[in-house]
Amino acid sequence: MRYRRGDIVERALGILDQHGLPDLSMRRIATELGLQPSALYHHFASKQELLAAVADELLDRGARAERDQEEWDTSVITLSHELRDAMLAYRDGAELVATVQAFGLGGRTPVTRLTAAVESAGFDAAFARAAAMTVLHFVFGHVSDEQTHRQANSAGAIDADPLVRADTASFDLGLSLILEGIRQRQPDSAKID
Amino acid sequence: MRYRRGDIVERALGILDQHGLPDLSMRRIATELGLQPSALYHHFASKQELLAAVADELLDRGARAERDQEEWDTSVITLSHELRDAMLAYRDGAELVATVQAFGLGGRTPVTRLTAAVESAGFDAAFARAAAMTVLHFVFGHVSDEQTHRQANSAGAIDADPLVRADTASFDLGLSLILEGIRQRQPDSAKID
DNA sequence: ACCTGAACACCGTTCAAGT
DNA sequence: ACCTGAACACCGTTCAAGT
Repeated sequence: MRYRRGDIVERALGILDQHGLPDLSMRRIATELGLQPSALYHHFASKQELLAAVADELLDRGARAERDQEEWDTSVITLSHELRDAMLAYRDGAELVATVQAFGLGGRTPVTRLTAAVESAGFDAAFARAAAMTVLHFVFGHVSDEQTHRQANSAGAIDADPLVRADTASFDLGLSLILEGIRQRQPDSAKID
Repeated sequence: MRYRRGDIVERALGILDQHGLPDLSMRRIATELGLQPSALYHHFASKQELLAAVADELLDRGARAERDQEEWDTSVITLSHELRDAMLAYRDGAELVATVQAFGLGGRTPVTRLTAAVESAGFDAAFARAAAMTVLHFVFGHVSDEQTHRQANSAGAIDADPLVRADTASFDLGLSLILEGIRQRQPDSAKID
């Protein structure tokens, strides 16, 4: 069989969701595709590069179309929830994204969109980027914790639904703290708009 | 030779700092101590447990003594900088702490101390914990980014000092956003104290 | 209590060679 | 362009046995 990058990423996402990040090895991906491990190196220079492509695809699948005419803070909230939902949609999704981030790889789409939302409130580019990174660090960290603790509790017979609701509440609370901090610095001229 | 847990953690910290997290293998630790790899399993049930002990030791070394009689926000700022400095003091320190966190392991000392600081401002325990986690996620994420980009730039002949200063400024900015968000929710009764 | 020796079941990556 | 086959240099973990 002959594959393209997209086919390999697709299969990797399947392994991730069904068996988790520890089982997402080059050899496992190759075997499931009926390939020799070395064949993957025709498509990706390294495992890190492959994982970055998988993480980007995972995040892309959670991204909705641009909705303009929104308040900047509504945009930030929406984008943050899209990121959270995208990572929660796949087993170990947050850990994968964190790993790719630690490599210094991964697409810049999330930070770009968050930065644009903050800039639309009238902030300069440097502040907007720092504020966007603060939101992003919170989102990645919170969702990572959520998935870690959900995995720990999935052994028992605990109903997951109340946990998800509690996680969502603390997610919204943490996010609102950062948003309020940003609002406090908003230039007066922009508040009128 | 006969070793105790502390000796093994000590040697692991040395390998981490000199060779980085990817080289921190059970076999490498054992070899450097003149042991068989299997000997380590007398002291630690798994590599994850060993890494958790290493991360806790790393964070402990950056912790100063309790200083009472401080404003709550000064305490949060000081604790955050101590955590940052502790992770920056060792190569791949932030990535190690993040890995241990993703296992659901690692000591609760940082979150406990941050929560106590926020509670001292008059907040209830649930809010204080959520606020402390928001700070913690920001600190871990920011320092992780710092170390990732510093490693990327250390190949070139760039002077690191201006970068460190810029990182510190954006760290302080992000932290101040969260603190301002917390202040906005402060109960009126507590503001007088 | 602490360690050895040997084994099991894996890894990521390279590279010449095939079609 | 895409893949095979074989090899290299590693992993974490288990377990009987030693002292």
